[in-house]
Amino acid sequence: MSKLTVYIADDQTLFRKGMSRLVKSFGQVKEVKEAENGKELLAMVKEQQPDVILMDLEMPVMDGVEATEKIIAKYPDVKIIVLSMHDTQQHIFYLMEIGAHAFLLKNAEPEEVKEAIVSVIKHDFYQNQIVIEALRKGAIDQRKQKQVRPIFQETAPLTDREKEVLQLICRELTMKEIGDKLALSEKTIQNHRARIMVKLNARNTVGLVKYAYESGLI
Amino acid sequence: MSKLTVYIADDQTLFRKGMSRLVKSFGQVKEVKEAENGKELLAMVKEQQPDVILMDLEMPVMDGVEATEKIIAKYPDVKIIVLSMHDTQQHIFYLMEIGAHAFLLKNAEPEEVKEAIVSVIKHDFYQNQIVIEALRKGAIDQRKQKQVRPIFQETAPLTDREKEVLQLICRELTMKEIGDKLALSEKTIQNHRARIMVKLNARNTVGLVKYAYESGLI
DNA sequence: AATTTGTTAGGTGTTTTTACCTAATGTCCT
DNA sequence: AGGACATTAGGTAAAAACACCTAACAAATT
Repeated sequence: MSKLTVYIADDQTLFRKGMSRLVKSFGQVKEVKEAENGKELLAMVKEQQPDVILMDLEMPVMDGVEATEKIIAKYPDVKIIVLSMHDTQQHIFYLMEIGAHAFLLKNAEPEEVKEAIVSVIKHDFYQNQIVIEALRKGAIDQRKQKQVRPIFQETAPLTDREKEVLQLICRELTMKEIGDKLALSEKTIQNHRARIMVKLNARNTVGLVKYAYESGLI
Repeated sequence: MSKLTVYIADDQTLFRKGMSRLVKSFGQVKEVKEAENGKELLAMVKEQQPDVILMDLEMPVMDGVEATEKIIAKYPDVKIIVLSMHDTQQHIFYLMEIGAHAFLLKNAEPEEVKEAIVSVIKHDFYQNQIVIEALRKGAIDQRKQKQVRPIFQETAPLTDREKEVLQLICRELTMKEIGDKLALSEKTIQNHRARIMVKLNARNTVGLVKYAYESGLI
């Protein structure tokens, strides 16, 4: 394996510099460059394509998800290792789907980063426990979606006002707070809520939030 | 100035290791040790007092605020440089009040960390723009209201039982129904629910369902 | 041996939701 | 002109959620 070029994208300077030193200490690495957001990274990749990118997700201007999508579309040979703080399975699954090559938590060991770099170059992918979990969960979710394809045609659609109220409910506001926000009586909001519940055949708040998610309202 | 001992407390392994390398590259530093939370740090300090601690705020088990308070009370000679992601002035002011010696953002330059270390050893304090701003703001706020001790402890993940209860909540069951289903008291379920709400920082049912969706629990 | 953590369960009281009513507007449609 | 519907608002009352406690017990950890 010839010596590698690695780019690091992260908004925290100290993390970036620290990672930079770590990566430079890996024998296989020839050059390391840094970007502090997705946009900057994209400009750098346009100039010169690295072998591997260590990509943070939380970044201003352009986040890691958007940057990953764009880079994979334009430069399919660049391997992307996503670094994240949290392991929300949904996100991991999404990133894997759009073609990220590895997924590491920020509290991984430096050794694991090294392994991941070697693996994405050699095998195009680095599989660890986090990824396996996410794929399993994702596969189950997909299967569920196919099975439980609900029919919404019968349910009366929500009116604009009702949608508005439902959205505010989904922001964890009480009826009173929503009334204040919309300059309406608390009673009116309660009334709207009751109608929504009937229309959606919901037993309680949970049913409302679930509908909002599944209908794409939030 | 004789050679210094520096401890680094941060829950993210990669950040910690990277910082460790950075700090070791500073000429004045002799020894660097790492802790992954406040509790571990406290144990290490008890064994041997360092000259300087680089302290992250967001940590599980014991956060940086609590650790700073305890260390300053017991070991007044140890200098503490707080590293944080966000520059919420109230928090900075609070930390300065309890005796932290410097406050840096995680997107500071490595050079600034070096300067801060030198300064806290020499002058007991490192003053930068962030601190000046916070002191100014804090002085104003103090007259308005009492200071509140900020909490940076990361939300503990849900236990198995809590996950189980949350999943049943997301099936639109009431606490009573969940109690019957699991052969437990309704009170116990209410108790679980309350704990979950605290952990997830939810105001009501909505917050629970949203977490369940976003974490892939449903 | 002592401490912490998870799980269980209860008490007490307030707030919010939920159910089931009535009823006054205004708009749109046929 | 009359009817259907959306929007507003109110009353009453029960059910559920939410807050803030105490406390016991087992398992794991220090």
